[in-house]
Amino acid sequence: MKYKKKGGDVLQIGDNVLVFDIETDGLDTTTAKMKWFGAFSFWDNEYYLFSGDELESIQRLIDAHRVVVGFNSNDFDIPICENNGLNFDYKIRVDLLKTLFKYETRKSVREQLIKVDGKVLKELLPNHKLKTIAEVLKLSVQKGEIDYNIFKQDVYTKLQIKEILKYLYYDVKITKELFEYMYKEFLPMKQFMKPKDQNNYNWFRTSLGSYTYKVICHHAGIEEEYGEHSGRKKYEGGFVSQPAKSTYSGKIYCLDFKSAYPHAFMMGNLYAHGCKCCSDEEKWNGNEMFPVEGKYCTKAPGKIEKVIKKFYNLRMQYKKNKDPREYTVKLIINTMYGISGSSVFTNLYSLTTASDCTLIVREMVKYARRYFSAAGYDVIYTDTDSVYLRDNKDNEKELLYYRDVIIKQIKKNLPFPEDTFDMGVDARIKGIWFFKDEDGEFKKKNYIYLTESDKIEIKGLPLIKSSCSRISQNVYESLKPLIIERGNIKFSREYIEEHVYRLIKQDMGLIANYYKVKHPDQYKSQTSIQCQISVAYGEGEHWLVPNLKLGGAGKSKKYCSLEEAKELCMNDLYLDHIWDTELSPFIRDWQHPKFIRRQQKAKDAYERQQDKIMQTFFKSDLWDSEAVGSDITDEEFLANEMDEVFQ
DNA sequence: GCCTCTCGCCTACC
DNA sequence: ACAGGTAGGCGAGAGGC
Repeated sequence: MKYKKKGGDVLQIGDNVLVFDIETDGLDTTTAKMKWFGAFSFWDNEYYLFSGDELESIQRLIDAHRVVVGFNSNDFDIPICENNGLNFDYKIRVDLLKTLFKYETRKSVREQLIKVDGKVLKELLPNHKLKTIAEVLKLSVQKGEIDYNIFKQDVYTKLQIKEILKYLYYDVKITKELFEYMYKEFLPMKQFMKPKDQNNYNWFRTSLGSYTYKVICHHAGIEEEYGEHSGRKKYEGGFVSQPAKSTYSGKIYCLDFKSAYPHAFMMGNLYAHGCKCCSDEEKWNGNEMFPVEGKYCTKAPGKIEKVIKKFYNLRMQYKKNKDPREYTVKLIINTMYGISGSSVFTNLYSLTTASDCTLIVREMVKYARRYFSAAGYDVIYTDTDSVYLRDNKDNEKELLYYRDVIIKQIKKNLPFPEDTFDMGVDARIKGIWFFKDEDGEFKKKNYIYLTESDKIEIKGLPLIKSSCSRISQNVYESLKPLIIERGNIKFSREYIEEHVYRLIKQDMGLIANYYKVKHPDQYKSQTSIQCQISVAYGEGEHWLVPNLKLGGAGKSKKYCSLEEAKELCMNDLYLDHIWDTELSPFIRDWQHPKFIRRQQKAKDAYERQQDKIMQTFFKSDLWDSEAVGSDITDEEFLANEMDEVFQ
């Protein structure tokens, strides 16, 4: 053993867990030689550092522990250790990287559960290097730097050994701290699992879908069986309405059905489709309001529904007591709908259940739309479980009265109405704006609103996407106070232009877009822009300047690095995206260039047609015949033309 | 060459 | 292998004219 050191402050987890890391002479797991082995034991609170040839001592250390924890250890460290003669059989293997992020599918596993300063870890991580994660989570140690060639040597000087041990020690320490951090984050999830899952760290390392499946099966007393991942059968999801106008002001409310999907499951008894306690005729097969496809037990709430109800009430209680476990329970409830549509989770999977759930909520929202509309409200927009409407009467009491009637009517049409089912006021709004696409239609899932307490909310716009240029973000930041002051989001193009050109002059790099790309091998389409970027600039995150002149990716519109962009002049820059996409929502009277082009085309076609008519007219001797004088008006004709063009 | 369409890919909304 | 669908948007490539 090269080194042993007390661990200092340590999280008391009451388990013999070994956090470890190795240093190798290469990255190929089949050929790499383990040169150094470092570990921290939660059993005796000690750090251990070994050179790679001390196999017996290392094995003794491993054998003394039940759980081994590493970073990317399942795919890297453990295979190499095993190839070098170590044995990890029967160890519970916790891989911190795999717990956060699944590399094969580039899917977050638990990143979305960890929040730092109100932001989800998923959005804060440009890559999944241990160093980056340590920085974002503000762990006490940062990963050191070392020239990896040092690990290719066989003989070391004293100084080199000192350097290596220090490096290895810090790596182990970061891994240990990351484990402690995640342990604290996920611990609330432990208690809802069965003892075996608690014991083998399934509460820590499973995906959220698996976690929910295990918890529900355990609590409902059903078998935990798994099926094939059937080539994803699709069914209809939420209903999204198309906005009718570009802007609304006045007394606007955003109402939403509370826990709509869980309540649809409970009130429709949608998991109780296989019961034998009632005949087919006795089962609920829907009605005019909710024409469901399945047949559901009407005698008693099913066992899964009972579990949902139990967790729903538990969440209310936790919420009242400000208990952090609230979020775990919320997670379980909300994930249930997702897994009901995935065949992997055999005993909760039912396409009928999932699609009847979405059907019920679609019909709820449509009913609310119709009802509010009939009661004299302007229904502005709806998405899945929310309703935006304008109250022209300025009478909240009356509005809430109609809300109550709607809830009552919905409950009347479902076999197991729940008292907790309700519609809440999610936001009070002074003004809301929608935007047109290239066909002149108002877009869904894209809008801005200003609340009564002067908060600006932006939904879906390119401005809030991660790829958005810094320049647009900066311009928006300077517009913000004016928007609040004026209660309007629209500005003249000239006004915004001033900001844009001033900023470009300061720093051309501000127009760059953000890209996060996979390894080229992971792309099906080698010609996709993402793959091109990866080939030219490498896997990972890049800020790339769109331009017409140079760069390693793109054909007509090219992308170059910030470094390469130094050779560009103003005329080379591609600014259309900034104007037509990122900032267009804030420009008064803005129209999509494609829309303008098409309109022009329609107009040209109309004029050509007119010429033709005139020619026929003059050529013919039917000067006063009706055949020439068209019986449709110019406006109608233009409308027909436009239809044709838009079709 | 321009236009339109499909598809892969990414990200946001719920 | 290890939740779901809905929607906007970009850009490459194919095919029509």
